Amino acid sequence: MPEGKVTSLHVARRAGVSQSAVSRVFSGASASPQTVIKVRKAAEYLGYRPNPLARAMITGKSKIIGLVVAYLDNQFYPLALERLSNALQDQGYHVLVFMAPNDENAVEKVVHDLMDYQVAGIITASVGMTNDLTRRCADAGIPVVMFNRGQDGGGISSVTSANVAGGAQIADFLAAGGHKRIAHIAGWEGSSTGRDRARGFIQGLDLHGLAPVAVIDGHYDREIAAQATRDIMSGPQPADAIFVGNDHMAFAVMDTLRGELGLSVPDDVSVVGYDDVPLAAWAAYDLTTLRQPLNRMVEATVDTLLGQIADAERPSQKIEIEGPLILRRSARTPEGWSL
Amino acid sequence: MPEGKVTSLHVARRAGVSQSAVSRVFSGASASPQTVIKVRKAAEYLGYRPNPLARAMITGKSKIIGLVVAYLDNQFYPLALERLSNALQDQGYHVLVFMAPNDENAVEKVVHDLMDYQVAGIITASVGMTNDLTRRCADAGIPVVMFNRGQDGGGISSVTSANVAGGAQIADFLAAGGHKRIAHIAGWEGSSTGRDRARGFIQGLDLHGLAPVAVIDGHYDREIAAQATRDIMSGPQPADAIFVGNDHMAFAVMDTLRGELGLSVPDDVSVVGYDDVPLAAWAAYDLTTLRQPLNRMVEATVDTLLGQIADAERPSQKIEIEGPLILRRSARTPEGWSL
DNA sequence: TTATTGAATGCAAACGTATGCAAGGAGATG
DNA sequence: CATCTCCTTGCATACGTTTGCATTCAATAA
Repeated sequence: MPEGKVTSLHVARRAGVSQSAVSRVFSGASASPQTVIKVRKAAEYLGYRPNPLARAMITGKSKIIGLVVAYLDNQFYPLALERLSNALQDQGYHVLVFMAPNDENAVEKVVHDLMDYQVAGIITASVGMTNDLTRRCADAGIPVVMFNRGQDGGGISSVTSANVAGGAQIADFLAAGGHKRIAHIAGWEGSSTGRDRARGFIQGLDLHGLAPVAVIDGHYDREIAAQATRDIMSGPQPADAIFVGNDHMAFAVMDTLRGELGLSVPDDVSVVGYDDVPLAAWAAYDLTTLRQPLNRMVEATVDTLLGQIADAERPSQKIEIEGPLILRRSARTPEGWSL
Repeated sequence: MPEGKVTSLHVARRAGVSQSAVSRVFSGASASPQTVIKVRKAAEYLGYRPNPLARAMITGKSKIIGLVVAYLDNQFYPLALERLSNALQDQGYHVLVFMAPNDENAVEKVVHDLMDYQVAGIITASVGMTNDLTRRCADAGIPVVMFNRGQDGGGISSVTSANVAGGAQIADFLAAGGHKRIAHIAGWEGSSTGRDRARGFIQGLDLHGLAPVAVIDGHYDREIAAQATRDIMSGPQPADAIFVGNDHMAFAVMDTLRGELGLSVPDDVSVVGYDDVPLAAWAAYDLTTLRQPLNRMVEATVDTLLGQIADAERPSQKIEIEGPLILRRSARTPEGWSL
């Protein structure tokens, strides 16, 4: 029946050992079995819990992971956040959220905040100016994993799906469906993810002797994607299929095609997305899309990050995870491809 | 051109003052103008930033707000998270995410984690077992604000929209539209939000001499809401209007009505939601819904929480914010109501 | 001029933990 | 039995702040 703050010193006194012993028991250092038992017992009786802040001050590393994120509109990211946070909580870590600002020099502030909190590691997601930010943090010795985005320069880990292969898969699919005028509304060109998907897609089409009738950067933005759709469909070569760089934009494309232009999906135009967010499975869209295996991506992200935290010398990794094409009804399904 | 950790002591030496003086300058305590200038100058030169963890250890309060959240499927919550985090960042706080577990005794763990991190305050959102959790934290002297959920017992602040009034508004709207067989798929009965909307709605209908043909608890779950829709439409009195307890479920209801049952919305059935998440405005749903004013709710939440943090004696408040009914095309719009 | 006030400042002790170091003790080896 | 080795343990210090207390000093009042 203790009350107030109970510290390692209290536990030590009750267990009849030194404060150091208590510390060692709870930080996993070596201690004799009897000491461990005495300490654990006293700790339980007193309701002792090690103070993570004090611990962080000594070791210089908190059990906090900084999650830098720019926007949460795209359903993919909140879901990732949820899974990441759960996975990290299981490992004794917690997620501190940093909203990434848009203006250049506010990155400065975020970097400082991250270091102030002595975060053990950083995950970036959906953030634009990753280059500066990740580089600076990595230079400061903080492990960084870029989630759903890569970077050419070495030294920084990343976890993505196999975007080039994914783009190619979609090219195969649309070509097999007999589409002739294929357009691509791409993910933001500033993101490796967007570039890779576009590259794989165009290369894939090329293998079938096809070339896209249009490639427009949608900037991961609904409104820009909608405008791109209008442009494509009112041009000299209206598309009969559009591959959209992610589901979030694909929904806007479908809305525009059906609601505004009065076209039928997939009878007039096939639409294919990328991500397979839950919304893609809803009846209103029923979107054919390439699934990013969220669970495995999260798992890989956590593994990589914690690995680098445990061993600072561990080299960075660039992990790519393949995902399947999920066939639904927003795109004509070729003969022989099972829905 | 300093490097590594620079502490208040370094600043003190360079400014020719004591370490205490530096502390006072940065913690806002009194200091002479000259001292302030000397310290600021030295600090800037050295790139000094106060260590928030060390500060938290002394004061017992970190600049961290615990956000307890159960799920992020419903678009309303990620958006709230985004806005809350931004608003708190502006005030020098940061959001530490705690995923609320479903099983009873894991609440224990969350409560302990929250206290371990000496969070300055707590915001709960979308979480079921709020009663235990909030009560325990409030008892421990940590300010708590429940976001989008209320609680009967006093002592705990909450910010919601005017749910009873909102339910009534929707009743008026559907009655004015000439609907005769009105059903309600309610928010989870375990949440004040769900109960209040249902109550306001039923009372509102009553004023028009109407009574719902069915009231089913949808538990804020798509699948349960879909099943409720089937039940309602296959019953003896198929509804000609359904008020759904939030947008998230309303989308499932519309999917079921249109995709599965082949009915037209709003020609066969009017559907009204609650929240006005961005998705509600998308062409595929175009959902008539009662808007929860997210920005104002966030503002009120932050104000209330920081207020209670600044002054522990401040009494708890229960804030209700009214929201407008947003007319779109998922429900028949009565004569004279402008779309 | 002297007494009084009040602000500004430095000193030193916390806060709760981790950890290098030296001492102790048990077991193994010769 | 003596020597060596290795594992435990306690002591003491460090981490970077805040804050109570005592001191200094200038400014005001008498």
